[in-house]
Amino acid sequence: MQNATAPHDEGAEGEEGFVSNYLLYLLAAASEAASAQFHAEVRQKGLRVPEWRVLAWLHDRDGEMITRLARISLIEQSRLTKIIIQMEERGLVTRQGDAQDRRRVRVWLTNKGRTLAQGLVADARIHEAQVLSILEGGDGARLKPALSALLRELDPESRG
Amino acid sequence: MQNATAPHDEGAEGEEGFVSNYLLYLLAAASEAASAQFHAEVRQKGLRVPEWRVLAWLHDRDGEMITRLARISLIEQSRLTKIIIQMEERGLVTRQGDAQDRRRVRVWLTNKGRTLAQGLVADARIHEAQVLSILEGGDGARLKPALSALLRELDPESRG
DNA sequence: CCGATAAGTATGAAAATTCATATAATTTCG
DNA sequence: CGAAATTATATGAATTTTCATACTTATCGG
Repeated sequence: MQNATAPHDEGAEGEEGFVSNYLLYLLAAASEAASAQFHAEVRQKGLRVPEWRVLAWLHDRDGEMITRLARISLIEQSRLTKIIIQMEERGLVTRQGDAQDRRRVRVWLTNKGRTLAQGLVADARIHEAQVLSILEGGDGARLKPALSALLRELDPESRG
Repeated sequence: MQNATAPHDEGAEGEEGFVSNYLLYLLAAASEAASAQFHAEVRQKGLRVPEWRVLAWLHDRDGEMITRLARISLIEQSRLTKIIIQMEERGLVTRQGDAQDRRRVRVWLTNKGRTLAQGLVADARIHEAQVLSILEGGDGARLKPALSALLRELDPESRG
């Protein structure tokens, strides 16, 4: 039935349309599609996605300050402040003012937070391998390098 | 000064950490970074990003129903309903019940909406070319095909 | 050293998004 | 056929997120 009321066809026959091959769409859609399953797992463990991102970064490097953690975790600063406070209340992290620069607040994993983070990182590795296995052959091997390069060029500060 | 209170280093020296080479992070971060500039442009023209996505899809194919438009535009259904109502109030689209299946609501661009969409699509093409030019050489050529393939495998329904 | 500017974080109101569910129409199939 | 299940959209309350800005501490220029 899906062709019964075939909506108006903009372009010619073979035309695929703009969006479905538009880089920004492909990036957003691929990100969503690739993440959906794992993010569902994250939520089942009682975390929101931004919280998982914070845990993952702290797993890599503990004691980051709020602003930088926000930048690398793709979270707006004032929101991260709120999230960190909630995570502290749940016993996942602690906040400590930086002695050198008392404007800064550094965030550290608690043991509980670290255990959770380690478990999730392990899951994430497994899930990542599954997703990458989809692309075995052709383009798979170059996807991560290409994304890294793009990121490096577009947002030099993000790592560095 | 950034090393004065060098945060605890989790891994070994050469170790880059988990997240910065994690596929789901690279996808999300690259998507954000690549989109940031253009999305700012969109907002300057008085649209939110989801509204732009809807316009772009309708530009390609007018008269989509709400549910499908939501799926392909990466917007949750009840939210899209609200957005479409607002866009209708702004004179960008019109809604029409489908005669064949009266549960469905199909969305059509108005002339105003179409003009806006065409302008934005033109801008998007230019911006996309700029972003892709960053990757000239190496990996650039295969990025879009790789993302398409990933998408196709992960979410077969989204097109087709 | 002082005033001005900048950097880092927090806060609250406003806006948005999500979630569960209501409502309505269609399809399935015994 | 007709009850049950399914599909499509809308709605409202609750939660999340954004935005502007306050507040504190640090840095810079003279």
